[in-house]
Amino acid sequence: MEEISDKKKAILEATLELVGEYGFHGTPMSLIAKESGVAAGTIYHYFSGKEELLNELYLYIKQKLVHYVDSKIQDELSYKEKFIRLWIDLHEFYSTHPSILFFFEQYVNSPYNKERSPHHFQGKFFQFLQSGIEEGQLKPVKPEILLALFIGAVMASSKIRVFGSISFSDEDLNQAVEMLWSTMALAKK
Amino acid sequence: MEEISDKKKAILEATLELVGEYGFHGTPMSLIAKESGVAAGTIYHYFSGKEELLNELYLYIKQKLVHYVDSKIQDELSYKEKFIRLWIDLHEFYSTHPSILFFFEQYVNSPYNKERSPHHFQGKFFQFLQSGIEEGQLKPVKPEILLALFIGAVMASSKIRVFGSISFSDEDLNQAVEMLWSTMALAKK
DNA sequence: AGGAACCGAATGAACGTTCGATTGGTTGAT
DNA sequence: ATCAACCAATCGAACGTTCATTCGGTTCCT
Repeated sequence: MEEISDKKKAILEATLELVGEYGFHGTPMSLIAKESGVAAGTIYHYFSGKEELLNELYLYIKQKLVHYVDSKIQDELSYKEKFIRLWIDLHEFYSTHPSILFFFEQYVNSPYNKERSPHHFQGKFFQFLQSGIEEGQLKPVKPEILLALFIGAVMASSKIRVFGSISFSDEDLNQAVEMLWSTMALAKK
Repeated sequence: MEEISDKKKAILEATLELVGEYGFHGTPMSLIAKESGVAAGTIYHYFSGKEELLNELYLYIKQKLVHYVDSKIQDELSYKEKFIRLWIDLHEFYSTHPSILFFFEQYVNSPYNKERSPHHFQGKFFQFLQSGIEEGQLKPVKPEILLALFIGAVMASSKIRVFGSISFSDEDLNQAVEMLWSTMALAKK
């Protein structure tokens, strides 16, 4: 893992919370400084400006998420079990970290986002779906289609859960993933 | 339909394009004024401020979308056909109106959004899914689950298509909807 | 005439960034 | 061991710019 100084981490962490709550506007550098217990000038010791701060925050969190996903995939489970676990855990991750959910959604759809591609493309995640096709576990369609179905359901259900006051029970979620699995899995002959 | 003056419509339309391209920041009132061929002061004749302008723009576009969806549902088609058409058309709508896609995603996840609920809840759309359950066309699960699967796939695939340089063929999309339908539909006994 | 629509320069506040000063720790020569 | 030199880290007041908003005036329509 990278060696990030405490101050730097505090700045990133504070920015995440603030942007999640107040949006990109609504969070001036002065607020970030106050909230992270740092002087305004100090931020510029670690980041060249607000834009770089936001970009680094994005990378910082994306890395966290990628590690999280990777750790879930390494298990000694069947493909289906990994599939289910991955979906449930991803949903859980976003639902319990709403500020990450908001930050991501705001960042990805903003001009700050240089790569202009959803973060879910990278890492072993997309690869996991691709290998599922190759191994004959998933239907042989464009992997991006599977990605859209899978991640779309994760994001949408997380948002519904966090935004709205609807609560999903474990059973609800299991129903959802099982349905997803049956949509995407290649039926056994 | 509302009677919206030409100037007002021009302001809304310009704001949509600019926010879609430059984000909420990045689009000062002065730019909106220039782009819509109106003096800065004039904007304040129609809107009390930037916030109200953004809020009205959201309502304005949501209404467009709701009308669009409603018009698709009224057809003399079977439930399944409506389901398919609706998904395809929604995908098409977002894919061919990227500025609407961006604006929505930015707005919904920003503090401007008072209602704090995805816009897809309203209108006949959610109702369409609910009635599908009641009529025995769709599986009897929480309608929000069906919504998440359905709209999640629409949004995610639109984003992949618009952001990334991946192009989906008609066949790709049909595969996706058919897959969705087969999971969500109640199997005939 | 009178009011609504419209204009755009002027205003003032908010904000990102800069900078000169201060602290703290490390190095290396004495 | 001591201290001088040095640099990174930190501070926060001050600066300059950007931007939303205002307002006094002009045009257009009735």
